Amino acid sequence: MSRRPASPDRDADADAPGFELPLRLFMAFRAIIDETHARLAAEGHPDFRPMHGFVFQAIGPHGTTAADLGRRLGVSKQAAGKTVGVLERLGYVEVGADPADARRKVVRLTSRGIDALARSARIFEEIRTEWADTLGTDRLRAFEADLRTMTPGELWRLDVPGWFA
Amino acid sequence: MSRRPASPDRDADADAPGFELPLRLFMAFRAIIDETHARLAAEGHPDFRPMHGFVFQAIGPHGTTAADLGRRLGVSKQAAGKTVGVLERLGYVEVGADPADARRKVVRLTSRGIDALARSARIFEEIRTEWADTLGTDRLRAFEADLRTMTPGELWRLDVPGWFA
DNA sequence: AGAATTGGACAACCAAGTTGACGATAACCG
DNA sequence: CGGTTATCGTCAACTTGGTTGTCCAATTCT
Repeated sequence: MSRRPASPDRDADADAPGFELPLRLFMAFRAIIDETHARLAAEGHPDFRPMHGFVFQAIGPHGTTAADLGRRLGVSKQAAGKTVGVLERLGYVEVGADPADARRKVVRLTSRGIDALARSARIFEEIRTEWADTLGTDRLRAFEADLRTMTPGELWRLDVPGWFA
Repeated sequence: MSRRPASPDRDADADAPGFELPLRLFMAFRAIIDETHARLAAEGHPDFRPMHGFVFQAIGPHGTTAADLGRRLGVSKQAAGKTVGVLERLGYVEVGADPADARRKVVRLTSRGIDALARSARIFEEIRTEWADTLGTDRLRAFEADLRTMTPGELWRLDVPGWFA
């Protein structure tokens, strides 16, 4: 992957190995997620896992079913059902019957789930503000614009779980 | 996480939800990795998985042992040993005795492993060139500089496996 | 020499996915 | 209307990639 495979003392401006770009993208993503969940843990949500944010987003404010959740997350309905079971045991979601369709069971966020979602939204904004403080607002805007250029897809493709396989 | 949680028709320039930044970072990372492995598969390495790149990098050109590999990757020596077993069965690494220490078994890349590594390096460079074609060289340089600013850590922290847990 | 550390392997387990099957309910349509 | 088809939830068995704990052999430390 690199012409200088094991020297940690490389100059950052010199010829970087080709995998620096994806690796740094991942490091940045991970840094934000880790920081978010550290703060969430300090605010009363120690069991909130990185994946849960995606699931909460996919559930949405009106609730869904396990099968639909699976479609949105890009996993099987069985896997989605298991995840719902975990989140239910953690008190983040509740499952109720659908009066209009006896097959469906509607998954909804509990007030605790909504609290976690609101806090994570606030924390994400805080972290973005910290990025703006470090880079400058215009640099951050340009950075985000470039990022959108290179990832033209829908932001709402939430099929993140199950990746890395 | 958002004031407009389920509307896919949002304007990209309007008030983005706070999680857009981390999500786009991840999408960009994933796009590069997926593209890399699609091309690798087309060039004779269909079994090469995203995680293997990190492992190969951690093995390095001189080889390592399973225990050391585990330390570099941030996983247990047992997990590293299992991964070595998988890569050995795929023909990417070979395990030999260490004449200087009868406990150690040295893991080395085979020629096939080196081939995969060289190809992935070339593909990463190609993709970076495509980014430069799209964004312009100066924008890409600025983008990478900002990325380094926000991820000051060592590039060589390869403890990516086992994350997302 | 004897004690402490290290490397590798085995077992049992866990978490989060997968596929396949199945019964109950709903929707489609001739 | 009724039969076929599709969907929802669930169960079971399996896969992958981790974990911890235990153990022995080999090396290193004092």
